[in-house]
Amino acid sequence: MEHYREKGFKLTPQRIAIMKFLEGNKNHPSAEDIYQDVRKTFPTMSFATVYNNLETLREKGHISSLSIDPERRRYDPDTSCHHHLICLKCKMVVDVYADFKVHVPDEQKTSFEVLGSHIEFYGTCPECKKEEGI
Amino acid sequence: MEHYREKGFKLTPQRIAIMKFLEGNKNHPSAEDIYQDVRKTFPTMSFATVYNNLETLREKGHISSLSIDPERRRYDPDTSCHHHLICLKCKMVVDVYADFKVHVPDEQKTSFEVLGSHIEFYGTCPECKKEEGI
DNA sequence: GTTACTGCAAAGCTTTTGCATCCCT
DNA sequence: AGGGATGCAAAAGCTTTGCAGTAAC
Repeated sequence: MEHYREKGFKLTPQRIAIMKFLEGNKNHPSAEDIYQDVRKTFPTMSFATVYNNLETLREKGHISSLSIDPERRRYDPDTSCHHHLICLKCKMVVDVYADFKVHVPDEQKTSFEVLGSHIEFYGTCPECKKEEGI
Repeated sequence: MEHYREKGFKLTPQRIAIMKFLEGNKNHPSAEDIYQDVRKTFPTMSFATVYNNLETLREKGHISSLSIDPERRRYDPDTSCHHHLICLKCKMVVDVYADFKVHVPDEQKTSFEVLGSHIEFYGTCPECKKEEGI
């Protein structure tokens, strides 16, 4: 945690709590999820603080924000290259680690500078599939 | 247009205007874009009507909704399998037609039923790249 | 002492909903 | 005639912003 120390970046207790919650978190939480958890320790925590911190952490490259869930933004502390699989029913998101060799056709690439890519798989998770059978 | 006729689906002038605007549209418009255009012909048009129609058209499989732009939902009349390239600056979206062979690793596939996938490429469009040089 | 952060409230946007009226079929 | 669609207003979410007070550095 200490290695996050840098100029113009203060390690406030609230920020540390948010970073601790995110660290290694595989649930791709929303701002609400983060707020609800950190509020247990900091009852005065506000959404403004959550959003401010998420934006700051994203700017610094410590987390990335996902638009895979159309209903709300999700956050991912894993900034390494990977993809996502979302359940269309419960919106659960799981990581997909695989180095897919995808690239846009050359004629588009020449005019449009491609900086990256992300694959979203969608379907039905095990729990929701079980419910379907009922 | 007439071939959209079916039971429980009325061809109102407003709906036809929305469908005409979308037909062959490659701009991946938002509800606002659609509203602003159709309002020229139907000054009484409301957002409720736009959203109602988009949802109905989506249910019937005539259009698809995209979550590639984190700021607002975009709509695409092209429901064939293709992918998208978005400009991080101006949020312009262009189609990428290519049949990428991507699939989740088998161990995930067995528990999670994968129904489809979508690739989003992101980068800088020609216009925005030009501005960068200034 | 500076500078950045917190927390509250208010506002901003996008999208949804309730409901009376309307009109396509 | 009947059932879906329209349009208005209000509400509901999610996210951002302004600002005064506070705390990290």
